[in-house]
Amino acid sequence: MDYVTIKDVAKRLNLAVSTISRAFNDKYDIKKETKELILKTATEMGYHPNPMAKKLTQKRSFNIGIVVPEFINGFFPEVIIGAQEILFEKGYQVLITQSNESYESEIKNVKTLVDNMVDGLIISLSSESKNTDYYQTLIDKGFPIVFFNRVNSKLKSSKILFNDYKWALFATEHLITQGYKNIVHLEGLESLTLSKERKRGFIDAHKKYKIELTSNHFIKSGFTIESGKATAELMIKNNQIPNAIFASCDPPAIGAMMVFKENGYKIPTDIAFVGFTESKLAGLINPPLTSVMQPTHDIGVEAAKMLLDQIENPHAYLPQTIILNGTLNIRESSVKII
Amino acid sequence: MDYVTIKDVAKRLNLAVSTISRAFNDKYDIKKETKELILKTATEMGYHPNPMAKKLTQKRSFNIGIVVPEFINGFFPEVIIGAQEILFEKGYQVLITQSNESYESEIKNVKTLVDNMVDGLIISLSSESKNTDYYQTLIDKGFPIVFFNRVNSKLKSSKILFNDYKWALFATEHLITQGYKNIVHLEGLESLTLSKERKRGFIDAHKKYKIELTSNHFIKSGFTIESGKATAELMIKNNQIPNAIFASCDPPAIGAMMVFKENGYKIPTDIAFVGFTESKLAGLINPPLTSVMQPTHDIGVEAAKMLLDQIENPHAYLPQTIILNGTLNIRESSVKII
DNA sequence: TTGTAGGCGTTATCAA
DNA sequence: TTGATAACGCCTACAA
Repeated sequence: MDYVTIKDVAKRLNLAVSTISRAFNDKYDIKKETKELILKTATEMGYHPNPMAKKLTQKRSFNIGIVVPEFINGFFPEVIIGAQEILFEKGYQVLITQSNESYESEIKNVKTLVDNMVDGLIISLSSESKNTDYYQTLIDKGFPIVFFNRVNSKLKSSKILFNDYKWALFATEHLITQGYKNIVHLEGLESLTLSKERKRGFIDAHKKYKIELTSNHFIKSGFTIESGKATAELMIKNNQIPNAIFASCDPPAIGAMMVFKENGYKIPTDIAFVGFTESKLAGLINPPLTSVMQPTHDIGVEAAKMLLDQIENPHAYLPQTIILNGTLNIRESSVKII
Repeated sequence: MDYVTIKDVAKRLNLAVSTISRAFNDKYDIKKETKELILKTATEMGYHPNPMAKKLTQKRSFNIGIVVPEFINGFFPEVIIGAQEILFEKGYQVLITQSNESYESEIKNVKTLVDNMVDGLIISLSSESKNTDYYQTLIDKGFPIVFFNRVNSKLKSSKILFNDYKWALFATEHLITQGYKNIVHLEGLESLTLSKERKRGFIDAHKKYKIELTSNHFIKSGFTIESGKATAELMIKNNQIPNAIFASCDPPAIGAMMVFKENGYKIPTDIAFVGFTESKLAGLINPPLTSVMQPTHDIGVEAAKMLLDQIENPHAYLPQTIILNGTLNIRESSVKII
């Protein structure tokens, strides 16, 4: 790849490089005609400023990095699309990176992005990420970062959150008022704040209705369909079948539901299900799964807006937290016991 | 953000910058002790070579750009993960970009990536992309690019393809041998080679069994669930219900199936379904959808390998095409009419 | 084995 | 209004 440089254009027109540069950055004085001439011949020659050099001098890239733990499940892609809409509008380009739930590649990704001088970062932590020192250092240096969804409570930074506690409480309450009293919670990974919050909501709903909970009501599960299947198989093997299952997210709920169905259990009569973080699947499976829907698109939009705010007001900026609301989409998997 | 530079380290140690540089690029002669000293103090000082400057001199970034039209449907994410595995192994970082099926932002993405000096590109075209001049220019300049899935036949470049024709033929043949004779094809977007190939397979299967086709057997549909729903609603309204539907991809098949189910049609007795490019959904919906499964992970792996080959042998490189095979996953939605 | 100095493609300051 | 030139942070002949 041979690049046409500013020098080539300068030579061709018998002008100084600085004049060419001026033509491309209209903040300087330059005669209208020369500017037009430069722009014209420049495009003819296929010239186009080298962003690498630009970044080197300006320490600024107009690129935003987004780091997500995975993007198989629809949730993160939707958030990204929301963020992109805002960012593109403001002339920023988005570089997306996925860490595959690995702390190591997450940090690697972040470093690459920072090295490439992205102007800011939108991050959702991997399930492995416990050590957040690197992020804190970055934040302390004044690097613009917004975290969303998977955050770490220790981190002093801007965050876009979902009210996991509240909606987990609602979702559990829904099951209870539908007549399900023996409900098992499939817990998410402990390292994530959202798992703790959802668990807390589950517990407080039981407190509210004065229903006792024992350790048997909690099963640690991942966030994959497979983990849900494994859990269900174990339940059936041990013959410990609850009235209902409230899962920390949709995939394990779906996995468990599949296994119970295969084993002849009727849903929701024999066992009811409620998931969390609605995936497209929820409405399509049989029976359709009741689930808490998060405003994915808006999460992206708000994260992007907050980040831009931070970039544009580097000094006056204080960490903020925005908490968004969702919806409980009630479907067949959790209707009333007749 | 203040960066520690090579000069800071040089000053601190009373050495020349070139010596510091050498310590970080072990291809030069340098005394072992000095090197160790440099590396030690450098990390202490938090120094770390500025990739921007490095790129500027070396014209090389060890970054690979991936451009996909969307990543809501699972297909592209899986491909990306496959590619990342290979690329990470070889020390490359991956920058992902999605064009949201828009030609304009696709080109914008590609340009940003090229400007950022990615060493190569893995691309799947958006459904809008008809004009491929920009890509051809890039290829002619010797820029390493591998296309996959959504390609343009005019483009003289390396490609990873799926044998759409063959598997569309198989899939259609499966429907025919199961007893379905009046099959409607939900066509994909015309601009894509894969749509044409799948249609061709559909047609040739009919030829093989000497079944006549009329224009009524073809309905242009998109690749969304919504488009499938709309199509089904129209069919029901016009009371033109075929024995079976072969869709160019899963989402329209799923959408159509949902509408037919809601309207009391029994699947597959009243109407059977076969999809293409298996999404996770296929096996989870009711009834499970027969679909052609593509080796998503391998597509990514092969694309990455081919790209690396191209990067490492810039001169001796000739455009190649690899065609991968799939599987027809036969499920309930298309079983034999009894 | 280490140092000097020019160059990568820009921008920005100072002169002209 | 334009030109010359020093940065930006690094690499790499070439010299020492």
